[in-house]
Amino acid sequence: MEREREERLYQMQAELCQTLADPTRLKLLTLLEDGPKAVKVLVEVTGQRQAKISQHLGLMRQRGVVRAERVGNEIHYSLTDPRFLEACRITREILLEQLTRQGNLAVPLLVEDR
Amino acid sequence: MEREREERLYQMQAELCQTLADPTRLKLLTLLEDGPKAVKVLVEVTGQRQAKISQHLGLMRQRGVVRAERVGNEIHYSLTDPRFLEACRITREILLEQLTRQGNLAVPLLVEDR
DNA sequence: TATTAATATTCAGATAATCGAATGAAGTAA
DNA sequence: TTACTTCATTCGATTATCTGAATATTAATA
Repeated sequence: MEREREERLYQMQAELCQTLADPTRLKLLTLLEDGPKAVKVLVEVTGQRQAKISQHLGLMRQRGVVRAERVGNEIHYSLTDPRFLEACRITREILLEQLTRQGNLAVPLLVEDR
Repeated sequence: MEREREERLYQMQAELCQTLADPTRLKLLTLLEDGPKAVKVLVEVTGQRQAKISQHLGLMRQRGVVRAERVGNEIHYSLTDPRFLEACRITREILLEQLTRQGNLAVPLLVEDR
């Protein structure tokens, strides 16, 4: 009973990680940091095909990471929870450190973004 | 140049998320919270097949999430960075809230583990 | 050296994810 | 209604991932 619940949680957590396990989706997530954005805008900023962006947004919405709201002709996407970015920030921090530590010292000392 | 670097970082981050996107691996990660553990122990505790555990550990090591150290007959695995668990804790927190919010109110009010 | 315990690797089958291309649907404005 | 803009979905091909089964490797021990 308690064990089963734990398993389910690990399963959900894995699914969430899977949802974040794509560079385009991570970028979209980051772009939503400052508030809702129309698909159109996200397409422009990322420079990727509209269908692709819609697919990724659809997946994220389905997984509860993002929510959609119709505004006239457009559909605006936003984060369901700002803490997703907090988790991303931590992993990014680790990766940046790994980068600078692992011989990539030619790079002019990365400043933490944000 | 700067753009390319950003792309590379998103790529790395996606790879890291992918590395965490498996319930068995998440469980292993959590089990390593209190320090290094032999594969044997991890096999016992998870109740999964040895080959499977080794495969997952191998993948995580390859991706730099855990490290391996030989101790006599055994090989002890440990986290390379405790902050991985911090990121996991955040996502788990979100998921638990979602669970309790989304009608799963029959459950006796989950206490945050840890 | 032979054996055993602990761990890793390889292989094959099944399942899932990604992407582009094409098309569909819904709202707006003429 | 027609045309246009914005967004979503479906399909098919490619590629990746997960797992069990079998086997290999490495170190300790007899």
